[in-house]
Parts: sequence; structure tokens; C-alpha cells
Amino acid sequence: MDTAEGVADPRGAGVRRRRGGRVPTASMADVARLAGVSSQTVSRVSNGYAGVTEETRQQVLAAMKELGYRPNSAARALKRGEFRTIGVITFSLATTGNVRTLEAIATSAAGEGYAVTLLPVAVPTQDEVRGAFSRLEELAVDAVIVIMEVHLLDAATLTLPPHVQVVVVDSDAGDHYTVVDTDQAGGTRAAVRHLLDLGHRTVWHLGGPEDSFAAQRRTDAWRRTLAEAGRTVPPLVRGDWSARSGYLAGLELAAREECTAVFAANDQMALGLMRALHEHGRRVPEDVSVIGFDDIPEAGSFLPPLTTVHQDFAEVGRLCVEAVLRKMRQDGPERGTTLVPTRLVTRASTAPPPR
Amino acid sequence: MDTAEGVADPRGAGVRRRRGGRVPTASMADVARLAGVSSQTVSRVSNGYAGVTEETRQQVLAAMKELGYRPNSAARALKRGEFRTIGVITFSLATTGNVRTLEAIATSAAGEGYAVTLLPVAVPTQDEVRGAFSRLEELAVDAVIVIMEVHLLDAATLTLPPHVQVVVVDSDAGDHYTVVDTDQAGGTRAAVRHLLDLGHRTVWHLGGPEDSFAAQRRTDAWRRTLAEAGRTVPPLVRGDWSARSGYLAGLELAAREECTAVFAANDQMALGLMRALHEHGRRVPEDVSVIGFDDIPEAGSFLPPLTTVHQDFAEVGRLCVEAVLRKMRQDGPERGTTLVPTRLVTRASTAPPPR
DNA sequence: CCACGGCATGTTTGCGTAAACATCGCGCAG
DNA sequence: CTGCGCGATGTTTACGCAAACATGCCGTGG
Repeated sequence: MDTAEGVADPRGAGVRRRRGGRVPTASMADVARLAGVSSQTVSRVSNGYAGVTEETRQQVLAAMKELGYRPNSAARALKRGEFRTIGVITFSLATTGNVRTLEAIATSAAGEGYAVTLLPVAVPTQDEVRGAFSRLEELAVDAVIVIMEVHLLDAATLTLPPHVQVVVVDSDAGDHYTVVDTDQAGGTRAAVRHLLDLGHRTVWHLGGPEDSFAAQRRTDAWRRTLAEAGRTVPPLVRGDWSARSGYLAGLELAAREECTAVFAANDQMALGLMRALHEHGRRVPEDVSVIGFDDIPEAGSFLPPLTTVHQDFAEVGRLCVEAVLRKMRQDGPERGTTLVPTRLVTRASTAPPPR
Repeated sequence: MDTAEGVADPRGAGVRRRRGGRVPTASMADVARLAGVSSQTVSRVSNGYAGVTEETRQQVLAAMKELGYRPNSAARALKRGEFRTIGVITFSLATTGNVRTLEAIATSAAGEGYAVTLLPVAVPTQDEVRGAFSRLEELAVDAVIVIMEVHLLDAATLTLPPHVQVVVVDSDAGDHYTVVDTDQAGGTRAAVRHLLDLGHRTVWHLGGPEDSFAAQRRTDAWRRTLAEAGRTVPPLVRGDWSARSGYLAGLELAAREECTAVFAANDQMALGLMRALHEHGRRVPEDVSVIGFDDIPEAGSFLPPLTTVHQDFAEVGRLCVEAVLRKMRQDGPERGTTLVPTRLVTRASTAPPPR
């Protein structure tokens, strides 16, 4: 029982195959002919318009079914001038945050009747991004969301082609574009204050890579919070988000007796950090408190379970879609940044400092 | 300097705006007019055809640039009969495997000049899948890849509409569809044998959820491998892929003195399992060996670093794209399963059993 | 009894592109 | 000097759909 066979070809003996031997699909005209109506009536049925007799409607539906008719989205898009598709540019799906955000975007978009087209950019240079944009423009896309967690390598700010509705996640381009982001500063402040409130004299920081906006903000907020509290700011240690880099950085920190509390810029690095501390006989949380950022699903199963800052990725995704659709419909050059609040999740990895 | 002006507008003084105040975009005709050539010549330049004088070409390019011309993908798709887009149906982006596969698909597809449209399906009932398919068909998509890690809830096998080129990841529908999958059995065998070779009398198994194909295969292969080696098959313990479920299952296993080796169906569950063992004073690997599956990036940073079965998701994604494009182009109803080999990564969580 | 309104349906047209076919002009062979 | 061939460019047309407009039919009120 294969796909196309046995259907009386109303166009006569024409085989009607495109290059490559594609299976021909039924058009509205085919359906119209079979149902004995005009193609416009088929269109009306297809789009659920009123003003079609129930009897006619049934005939058309029957014909559609018989021919396996599917509206041709290219033609429809051409006529309507929109694709109901949102493009998403992302530099990597390796980080939890990006993936969760993407998933939320896809779900929200689906709820609005939009699909999501993915466009991965290998290297985040401005040229690459621009290239991605031209590809997207030639693609079937009405608007674009850029999930950007890394600085553009060759330019301080993001410059993009006009005529495209853009919403950016996790950037500092709020004065040029619409930006939706987690409240990095608020989350960081909560984390650092939590440790200070437990009695630690200061808080060390295992920061993310230099080229990441999110990392930069967390580091800035860490410094600011300590400064506001009048504490000394220990030297910054950097990782690259990976657990491995957290481990390496942890080797350094484990050697420092005076380090009793560490704020890691994400949970993976916190994981590696804790391993290094463990290997060097420094217990968590008795000797050293560790706090993370993100609240990945596994964080509660680390050894010990990790206190961390929970990010609401679903909300970020939802807001992105909302913002981009709003921009699309109103064509308003709306700018500014929307912040999504975080929540501190207290688990076993933080405790008062040793006496 | 707007796009359509000074042009004899057959519809009268129409401003040529679509509903919603969309910015009108330049068409080939606009470019042609400005460049003083025919639209066909613009088309030729746009598609890089030979047979256009360099001089003409430059004029056209200049005109394109001035008008900010972008080919209209809807029209192009309508004419060409293809979108150069692959749809991906996925039930969840929560698991590492799905995400990594998706990323690889997107990258491979981009390499072939194809984009990827994402279609998340909330609940994996057959109706939902079929619904996703109809949406996809109405969408701008030439072929579909289904990343399916969960059984359909209301049917044993996957039934899908005709006329669509489909490749399925991680399924048992190889006799009906083209399937690409990790060699679950091979990986499992390697894991179990590794533990047996270390001297363990048998291997316990922390399986994945019942409704997952992958989990089922790993469980089957575990049983088979033990049987082949003439070992007793301990009772199966199940989790749901999450670290938390691994922890809960671990509480059970930790109580069993005779359990010296556990094969967890994924790394997250292994993580939770190790936490439970730790809490009950059973050391890994001295008292109990633990092996995982997937080799997530963090696996090397667990306490202790996890021995696990490495999956080559990139290869899976690549093969999917390759297969689906091949099917598309040849229209061959090619079936069967392609297996991607795994690799055992030995780290610190496995050792000979205690004497 | 006819006109008019309203509803179901049909016809025309154009969206932007590119294949197929038509034309034009130039250079070179005869 | 003429004609032929070929390369460069123009013209026509169709892709499938749906808005805009046209038609035809019915019933009702004057």
C-alpha cells in the first residue's frame, strides 16, 4: 500500500512529476474538480470560512480526503505574506540555558501557531551572525530571536540588517534591541548575600568565560554586592562553564585555607569545584560552602546537593515569543530589557563557615 | 527612497502595504526596473547563473543592494517545489541525547543548505504525533525526522501519513521506516562485560522508564549479556532517567550487600545512584562499581568520575540528515536500521569487586 | 408580480519567482 | 558581403492559493 496510486488523474495522462521524481501532490484545483465545485470554494472550506453549505462542505472534505490534499504552504505564505515561523539563531546547544530557553520558545511559539526554525551559528563572529541572518531572510521566517550568550568576537555591539524583527536573549544590547534576560544581578546578589548572611567573611567567585555576557554580569554583580557589604573582593578565578574547568579552578581554591565560600557562575563548574575540594580533603559544606547558578535538574543530586540560583527559562522563552510577536504585529521599534526574576534554592552545599 | 513608487500601479494609487503595516520589500521586478534589465536577468544573477555579462551583473547587484533586495522564499519555494527545510519532531528537549542529536541534525542540515524547523509535541500520543505531522505538512518542510525516545502511548507502532519522507531516531520501527540509532545493545554489552571482566559475579541494572525504546533495549541487552555469560540475572530496578529517580533506586540497592556492580541506563541516574550509595557508606568503586550510559560532559567530574558508554550523537544526527536527504532525492522507500557504534569510557567508578 | 437584498458560489487576478521559449545582435566562415 | 550560430537578454507562463469582485438564485415586501 504505497503512497500515490489508483487516483484518477483529472489532468489526463499527464504524469506531472517534478524533477527528482517527487510525488505529485493534489492542489486545490484537483480537489475542486473532484468535488465539482470551484477552487475558491475549496479554499473557503480549507480555511473554515462561513458561507458554505454543509452539503458542499462535506463534498469538498470528501474530495480532500480522497486525494490526500494538503494546502501548499509556499503558496499560502506567498499569498498571505507570512510564514508563521520564527527563526532562532543560537551559538550553541551545549549549555543548559540555551536549550531550555529554546524549548520554551518552541513551546510558546507552537501555542501561538508559530513554528520555530533553528539556525545554528558555528563561530559567533559578526560576519557569521550576519550570514545567518541572510540565510534566515531567505528562509521562511517572519521574525528572529537571537539566543546569544557570547560576545561577538569582532564587535562590541550587535549590528543587524534592518526590516527584521529581533529579540535578543542574554545580551547587553538593550538600548538597541528588545532584550529578554534572566535577572543575573539579582540572582547573584541573592547568592552572595546568602553566603554572607551565613557568616562568611567574604565570597570567592568562580566566574564564567570572559566572552559571555551572562558570566560578565554575574561577575560584576558579585563584585558590587561584596563592595556594598564592605567586604574585601578576593581574586577572580575563571572557568569556561564546563565541569572540567571548575575542577581545575577548584584545585587552586582548595589550596587556599582562607576560602570558605565560593559562588560558581554555573552548576557544572560548581560540580567540578566540589570534586576538587573533595579530593583535597576540604569538606562541603563544613569547610567550604559552594553555591551554583542555573539549578540544572541534577543539582539536587550532587554530592552534596547543591544550593543554587534557579533560573526560569520557560518564562524567558515565553517572553521572547511574546515580545517578538508584539513587535511583528505592531511593527513598533520597541527597545529595552525585560528581566526575569530568579529564585534561590537552598540545599546542602552551603552552611556557616568553620569556627 | 521607497520600493514601489513611480511604478505604474495597476491597482491605482495603492500604497502597497500589507495588513499590519508590514514594510514592503523589494521584488525582482523592482530591482529589474532600477537596473534597467528584465526580471529574468535579475533572477539569473540572483541564482548565480552563467551567461550574464559582468557589467550587467554589477548593475543588478548594485540595484539589489540599493533596494535591500532579498529573494522571497515563499515564491521561490512555490516555484521550485521545495523549501530546503527539514522538520524535526521531538517529544522533549529535556534529555541530553535528544538535544545533542538535534544539534547535530541542525549542523549537518546547515552544511547541506537545509534549515531545521522544530516541532515539539507535548504528549506523545499517536494523535499528537499525527497532529504534529499535519502541522508540519502545512509548514514549510520537505522532510521529517522524528526523534522519538518514548513509546507512543496508544499504539505499539508508529503510523504516519503518506507522502512524507521520514527518518526515525531511536525506535524499533526499522521494518517500517528508516531508523538511525545508537547501538544500544553493543554499548550495553560492553558495559556489562567490562564489569564481569573485572571479576564481578553479576551486574545489577538501574533501567530507564518502561515507555522508552532506548531503555527497553538496554535492559534487554543487559539480560541477554548476563544470560550468555551464564550469570544470574538480578531483579530489575527502574528509574525515569532523572538523577532523583536514580537516588531513590539507589536507596534500595545500597541495602543489598550482594550488589557490587550496577549498570545504570544513563549518567544522570548513575549520579543519583552514587549519591545514595555514598550516603549509605558504600564506597564507589571500592564496594560497588557503577557504570553509566551517554557520557554527558559532566560525567568525568562526578564523584568519582564515571565510567560510562559514550554515544556519538553527532554521528547519529549526521546520518539522520544524510538518510532523509537521500530518501527525499531518490524517493526510495528505503527501510531498515542504521546503528551507530558506542565506545566504553573507563574512569574511576569501576573496579574489581571487594574480596 | 416584480424588485431588491442577501447568501452561496464562481471567475479573475496577482503574489514573486524561474523554467521555457523567443529575440536580438555580433562575429566569423563561406 | 551574407548568413549562420551562439551568447546575452527579454517575454511568457505557471506554480497554488485567496482576496476582490461577479454572478445567479432564492425569498420577501411593496
